[in-house]
Amino acid sequence: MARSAQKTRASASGNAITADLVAVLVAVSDGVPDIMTIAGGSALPSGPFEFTHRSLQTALRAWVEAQTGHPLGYVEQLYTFADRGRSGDSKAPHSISISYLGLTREDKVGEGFEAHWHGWYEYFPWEDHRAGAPAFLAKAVAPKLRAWAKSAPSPTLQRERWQRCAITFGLDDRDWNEELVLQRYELLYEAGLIPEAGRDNGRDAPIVPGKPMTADHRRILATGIARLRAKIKYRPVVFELMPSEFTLLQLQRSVEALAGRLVHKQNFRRLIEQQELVEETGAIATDTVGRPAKLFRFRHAVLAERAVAGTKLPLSRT
Amino acid sequence: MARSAQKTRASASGNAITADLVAVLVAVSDGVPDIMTIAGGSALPSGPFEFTHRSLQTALRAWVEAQTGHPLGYVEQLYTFADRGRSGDSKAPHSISISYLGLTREDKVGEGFEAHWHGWYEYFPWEDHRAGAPAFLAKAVAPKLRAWAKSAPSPTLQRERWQRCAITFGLDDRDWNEELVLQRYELLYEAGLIPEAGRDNGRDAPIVPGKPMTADHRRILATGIARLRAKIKYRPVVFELMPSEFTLLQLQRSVEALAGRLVHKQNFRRLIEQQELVEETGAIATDTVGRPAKLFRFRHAVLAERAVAGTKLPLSRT
DNA sequence: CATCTTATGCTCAAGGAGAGTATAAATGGC
DNA sequence: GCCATTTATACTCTCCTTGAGCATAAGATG
Repeated sequence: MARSAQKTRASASGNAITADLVAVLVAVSDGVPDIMTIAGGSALPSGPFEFTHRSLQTALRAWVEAQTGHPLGYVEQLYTFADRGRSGDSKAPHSISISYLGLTREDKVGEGFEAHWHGWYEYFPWEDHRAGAPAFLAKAVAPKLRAWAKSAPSPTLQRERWQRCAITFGLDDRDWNEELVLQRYELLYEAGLIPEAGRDNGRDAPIVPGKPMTADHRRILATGIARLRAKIKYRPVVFELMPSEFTLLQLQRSVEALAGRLVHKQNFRRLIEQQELVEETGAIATDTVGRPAKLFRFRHAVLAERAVAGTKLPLSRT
Repeated sequence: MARSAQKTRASASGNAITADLVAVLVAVSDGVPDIMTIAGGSALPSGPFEFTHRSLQTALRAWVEAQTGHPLGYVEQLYTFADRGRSGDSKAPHSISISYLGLTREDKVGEGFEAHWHGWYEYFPWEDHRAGAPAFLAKAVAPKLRAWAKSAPSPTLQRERWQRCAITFGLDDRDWNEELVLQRYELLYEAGLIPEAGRDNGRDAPIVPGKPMTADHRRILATGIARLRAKIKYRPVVFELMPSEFTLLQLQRSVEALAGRLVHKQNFRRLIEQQELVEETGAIATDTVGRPAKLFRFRHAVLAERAVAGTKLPLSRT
């Protein structure tokens, strides 16, 4: 007992570090998924964790509200990062980043805050496949990835690298998997195709379009997008992003905005309705082109069940 | 810009805290899912994080090997906890717990280590439904939960509480959902039915069977079990727990041990085989009752694909 | 050889998912 | 008012998956 138990208790001694909380705060407006940013769009809202707060979430909420004037609604933890060499500024004191995903209805940012919504595809243009795969993927990215794969030391490694590229980016006739946001980002990083990679290892030439961010914030954002894309398929979280009343098409557009791909309209409605997630308000959409649509509201009553039992969204092509 | 940017940068200043790494290390032997423990089975392997390590995972591996003599294989991060009032000893310096799930083939613990494998159902007896729902659930737990629900201030709250109980524990003819491990633990905690709750709020009478653990280690364990139960259904992680050669029944028993419920044998085989996750070794199981079974090995070749494309396991009744 | 136990092959029915057709209800231009 | 256009909504059809059960094979044991 002696040895291990003592080591366990050693946690009470020194070894102080600092921990930052980082928020990926998402909203959707008119088919654009937005994230809250500070510092001119180059960083996510964040701040140090202190034990004056009761919990991590409490601390996060306080920080985000202070920085953006925007209250947090739905929140879930994403991941805790601490790798060295990813900080951008390697002389800075080491710190852990505890990241969270938050969902809100979009709102104007209050006066006096240097916080802005930015479309997340500004940071990940290769992730938007609603109008088909972006042309620059095949034209520019794929060849660079192939070159990177070829640059591996052995033929076996070359093949493995290329297989990885093909799977994550849906090349060689594979399907595009919209959930692999983080894997794609990490791959581009490894291949040195984004500015963040150069910062850390001295390489140059950002080759792939897309706005970079401070430190590893873009990686955290990728983690958040991936989580959200996975989650909307089996939990009714989209509704956190919707106004209180909406048409089924608006709901569909929001899902498509998040997923970065289109959905079969009729099947989408079938699924939503048969799961009894929504109910008609009785009202009908005004200000509309074409036949006006019924307005729906989310049935909060099902939350207890569905939050646990699950939900399904159809996510296919066309 | 001034205001928010300064706040962000404040992270570089003081606010030091400590962070512990905690491991849920899982193995399976003969239909028993085991976890590695220290301190006589009352704690999970853990230790402080220091920045001398390159990453969180590196630090975790070092700690676990030092405490248990057991090297870590597959590892994934679980969750970062920091709620106050869950520490068991509220005068201890506050600390963050970063928890990980590790999978390994079971092995003897080396000499000189106070580490032991314990079946995880010792800590969560209500989670094992392989022989049907444990009798004490309906006989003892359900009435206590109903009493707790009734003790809510308003009729609405009473109904909500009971609905929550019924959903998470599969009462009132609902299906048992084996993934809700954490929710069930939290519910029992809230209802004051487990010793850990008494430690924190002065209540008494542990009423539900199951071994408690130090601090919030049992909560972390619940998180790990829940994650693993969810994950085996769509990622080929079970194989991390299997010996290099195994029969399909052994594989099935391992899945059942983890899921805590039985599986339809023929359908299980159908799924495993059609996904090409395994291949015959050519050998045949000896030391067997009944017709001898073919031995299989995991096809590592599919890892790259399946790690991403997903896998399916049938988890039903009977 | 009868019986027990496990392995393995096959069939069937119900439900779900992907995709397409058809019709309804608005708007704007002429 | 009529037509083209746009969106909403109702159905249908087919294929695949999943849950479940039946039947047979191949060993061990007494």
